[in-house]
Amino acid sequence: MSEVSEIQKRRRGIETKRRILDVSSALFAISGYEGVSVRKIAEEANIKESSLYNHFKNKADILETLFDEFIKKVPETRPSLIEVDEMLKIMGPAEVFKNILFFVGKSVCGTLSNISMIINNEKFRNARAADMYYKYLINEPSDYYECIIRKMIERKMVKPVNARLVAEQYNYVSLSLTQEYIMAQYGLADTDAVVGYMVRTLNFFCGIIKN
Amino acid sequence: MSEVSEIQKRRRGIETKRRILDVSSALFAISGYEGVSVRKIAEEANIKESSLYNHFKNKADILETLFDEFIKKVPETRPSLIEVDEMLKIMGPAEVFKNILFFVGKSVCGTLSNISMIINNEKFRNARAADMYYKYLINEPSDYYECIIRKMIERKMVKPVNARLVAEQYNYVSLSLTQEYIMAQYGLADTDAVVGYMVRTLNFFCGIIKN
DNA sequence: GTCTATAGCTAGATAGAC
DNA sequence: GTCTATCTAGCTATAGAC
Repeated sequence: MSEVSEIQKRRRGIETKRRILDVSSALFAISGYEGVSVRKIAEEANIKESSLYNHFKNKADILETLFDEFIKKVPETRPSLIEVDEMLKIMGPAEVFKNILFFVGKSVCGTLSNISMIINNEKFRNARAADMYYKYLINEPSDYYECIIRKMIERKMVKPVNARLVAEQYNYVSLSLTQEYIMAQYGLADTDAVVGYMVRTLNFFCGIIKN
Repeated sequence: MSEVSEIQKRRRGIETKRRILDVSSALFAISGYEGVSVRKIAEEANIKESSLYNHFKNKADILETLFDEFIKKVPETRPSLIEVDEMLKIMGPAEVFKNILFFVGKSVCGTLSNISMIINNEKFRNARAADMYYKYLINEPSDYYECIIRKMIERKMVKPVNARLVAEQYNYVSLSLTQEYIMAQYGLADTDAVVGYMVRTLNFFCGIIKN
């Protein structure tokens, strides 16, 4: 009897922790870390302020946990290179990139994309955010795109361009457009216009590398 | 006698107001609007908190004044189209863009570039910042680059590319790199690496449009 | 215009009952 | 783990003397 209630308590606790993280990521993304109070987070998570401190040491601990989560889950936001290999067998360059964009789009909503926003926003005042910006928003996606363009070059699907350079440039534009996409989700930009522009960008870069 | 001191007082007042604006722009840019207290601004400006309220209605009024200032001075940050016409007579495409980059670089330091950072940072939570982001950081610079590329096309200096598209893509990459440049100024990135990358970007886009 | 003093509020965080 | 109650520190902003 007492064991059951212990288990239930812990279960509820995990759910609460999850809720705090999800709520915090959304609030931090839109209002900035400094612009959000622990009070507000607790309110949105439907608990009292003091209860929050049972799950996290302090406000900064919430942010650290979100960053840890991002690092753990970011590889899932893109199709694996094995999946890309399969795509390359049956699709042209533009189609492959469109599929990747669609795949990324599905994960560009919810907690993970919020954290990506937070990293981009806090990179000027938080050393860890600055590190993560370069590692996970610049270098890693550029590596990914570079690898795919190299595969396309090997298969003679595209011109033998400087794969690294094209990948980096495409990633920089995508980064800005992803931000605009999130703005659109909060009514600060037009979603269709942003999505349309993402496709234009994709076609522009495919135009550059096409045979 | 009393007139002289009145004039001196007003002069000092203007200097103080200027100092408050410069200090605020630097603090807002690096710590975010919410991350900066009026206390901190006053301290950095070497006045007491209460004195600040003689120059500005409140904290938000400082931000509004900075935004007004940005709108007024932003045209000065790029060479005029008349100057560009002169350049086009004696330089190739890459040289022209390098000159513009150098010109912009000179103004990408100090209050004006700080405000550009603030706009980029607050665009998710401040409707006016969102407006200014699209108007002054996306559309206006894209118009400027588009116009220049069109001039180059007219003079048969480059291929008849889609000037608008190239201009927008170049601007998006430049926007991200400008942010990294500011990060470098605060020791969060490597200045030489960023500048080097700006030149690579410039050459990449000139490569796309070159005859 | 600048200051001292302070109002009035909200922030992050803790103690202890249940 | 959750709650009520409370602490201290920090915040924006104002009043009034000089």
